[in-house]
Amino acid sequence: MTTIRDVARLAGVSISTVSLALNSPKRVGAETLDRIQQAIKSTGYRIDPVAQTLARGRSSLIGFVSANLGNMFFGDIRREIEHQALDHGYFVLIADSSGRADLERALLERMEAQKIAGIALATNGHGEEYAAFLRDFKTPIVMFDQKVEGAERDFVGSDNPLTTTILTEHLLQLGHRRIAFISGPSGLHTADERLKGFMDTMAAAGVDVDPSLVAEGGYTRTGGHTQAMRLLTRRDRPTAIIGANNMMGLATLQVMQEMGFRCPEDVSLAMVDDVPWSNVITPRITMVVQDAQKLGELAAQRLLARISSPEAAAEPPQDFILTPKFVRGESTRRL
Amino acid sequence: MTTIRDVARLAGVSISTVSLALNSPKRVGAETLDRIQQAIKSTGYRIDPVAQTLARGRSSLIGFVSANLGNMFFGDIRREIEHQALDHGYFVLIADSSGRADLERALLERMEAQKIAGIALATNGHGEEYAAFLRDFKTPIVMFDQKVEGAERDFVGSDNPLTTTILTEHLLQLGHRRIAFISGPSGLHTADERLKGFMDTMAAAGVDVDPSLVAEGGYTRTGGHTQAMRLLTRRDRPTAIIGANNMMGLATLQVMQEMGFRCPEDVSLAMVDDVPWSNVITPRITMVVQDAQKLGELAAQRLLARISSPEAAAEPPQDFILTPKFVRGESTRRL
DNA sequence: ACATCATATCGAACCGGTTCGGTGATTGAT
DNA sequence: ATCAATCACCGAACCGGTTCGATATGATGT
Repeated sequence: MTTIRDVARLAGVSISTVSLALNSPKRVGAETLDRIQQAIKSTGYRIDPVAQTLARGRSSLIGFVSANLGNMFFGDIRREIEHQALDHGYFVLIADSSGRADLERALLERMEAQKIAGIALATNGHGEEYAAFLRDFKTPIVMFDQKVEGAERDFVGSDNPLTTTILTEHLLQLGHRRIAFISGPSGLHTADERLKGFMDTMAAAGVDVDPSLVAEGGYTRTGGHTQAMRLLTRRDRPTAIIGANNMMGLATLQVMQEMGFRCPEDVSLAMVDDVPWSNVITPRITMVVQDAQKLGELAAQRLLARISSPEAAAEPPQDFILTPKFVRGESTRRL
Repeated sequence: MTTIRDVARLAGVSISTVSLALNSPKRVGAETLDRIQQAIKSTGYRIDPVAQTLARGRSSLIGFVSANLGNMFFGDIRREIEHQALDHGYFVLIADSSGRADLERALLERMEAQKIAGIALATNGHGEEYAAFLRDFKTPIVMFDQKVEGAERDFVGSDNPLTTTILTEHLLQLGHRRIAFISGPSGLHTADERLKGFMDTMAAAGVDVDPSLVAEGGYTRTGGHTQAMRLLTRRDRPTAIIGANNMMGLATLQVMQEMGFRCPEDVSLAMVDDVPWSNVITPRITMVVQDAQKLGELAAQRLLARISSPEAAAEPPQDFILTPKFVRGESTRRL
């Protein structure tokens, strides 16, 4: 392994000059710079990122933490962030928090120990205590999808109340009144907002919500499965079900198929977020989709800016809210 | 930030003793050890992994490189590896090679510069030159899915010829003779083996293969789409199609739906590998599935063993071949 | 011609650990 | 009682960079 000292010796300069030449070439004399570059070529010198990290106190890694990388919504975001990170010379450290706030916290702290340059985080924590933790974290963080009030961090997400507002209005227009809602984990930002979008829209339309039709599916496949089972085995079952995310929506469809309900003839279904092969799923599900790619793009840009530019780092935290899109399928019918 | 020197000062010992206490506690006197541990508690000292990496020449990161993390086959493997890695104190550095061997090579080299402890690799390179590159790589590598002859590395994968042999025999038994095969990128290990499984089985059954029914779909969704389109618009179209992986299989189903073919009434379909929501896709596709979780588990175990135990590191490379499982769906019918 | 200032380069300290050779004290064998 | 081996611990070099204050040189202004 050739080091910066080898290069310095070969070029006949000091190691600090080589370091200078590497980091701010304009500050080195033209001829000297040339000799150094020659030396680098001929020795095949490659800078050691670990030593650099130790000396600088900051690595060229960025972290990506979310629950459920298996959900392609997060997968798409990850892809986009990784792509931009690599373009800027950063590697991506991935960790799946499995939706557990304590694990997430441990992961963030371990990443910080690695002197990670920045973190893109879809948090699972909430509450003032957690907000304080995030606020005081020294490493730049860009939060996406899940916002935490009081964290005072950049945030990139979607208009969550709107997602379910759109779906609810759609179902109301089709004549549905007994609409069930399978919600995400309460306390979680998107879950609360989506639930609120549903409740508010129902209220605005003057339709009473049967509380027993509002179920907590935890954003998971199994949670959705359980709740859909419960909802569909009732005597007075709903005429339509909204899944607050893709996993629970599809789990509901699965339950319908297992139990012999036809969709949308027997029960209508709508959900938030797409999945990769939804266009070969019968029926095509009516959904509201977030632009995951755009979201990842924005998060990555924001994070990289904060990391590399002191001005951007000084800016106050900012929210970027994307507008979700309605995609009508064939899983909802007029009553 | 408190360092090892602070701990040493507080405990009244030298820093090398603290280091000793941290790494091999048995080699330190009981009472001294106690004082050091007290000092660690009271200062809240956390070891700096970066400094450790620099000094040791090896980090606590392991790399995961594959094409297409979007394909949940790789996603499942990633999850498993990440899980085990975290348990053992390692973080996972993820990089998607997008199927490009040159990019993959650059990624591996960058990972090596990070002094990464080991790499789990689903390679996209092939040929003697690439095998030599992999063979001479100094960092431990466990290859999975894609094997490269001559790389002399541990390998964890499936019996690939068997995957398509099973599917082909299934279709033959149902009376199909004009069977089309949408293959992966030629040169790639799994692609070649799966194609071979098909060709050999057809030959063994004494059925001629129409070469124009064998198409190269590059393992991608778009590739599969294109080839399926081509195959299905022919006058003498096949009675059945095999997709050599999930993406191409589903793309074929999509084309059928777009073109108004019914599956399996008009054309039968079978594929290798599952996708997450296949049970809500109509028709349920007949497939041969690999045990991705088991595969990831084995790869992780092997890699971690090689990293942490000198004995394991010295063992000759070994192949672990899993047997894929046939899952009959409703996408194939008797002619 | 002299003070001023910018430019190019260097030396040394530093980042926070690991590791190895060595020292003094203790233990065990003879 | 003597010598060797073992044990507990220390000092210093090292991993490979960055950074800042210092120095020398040359250009600029008057």
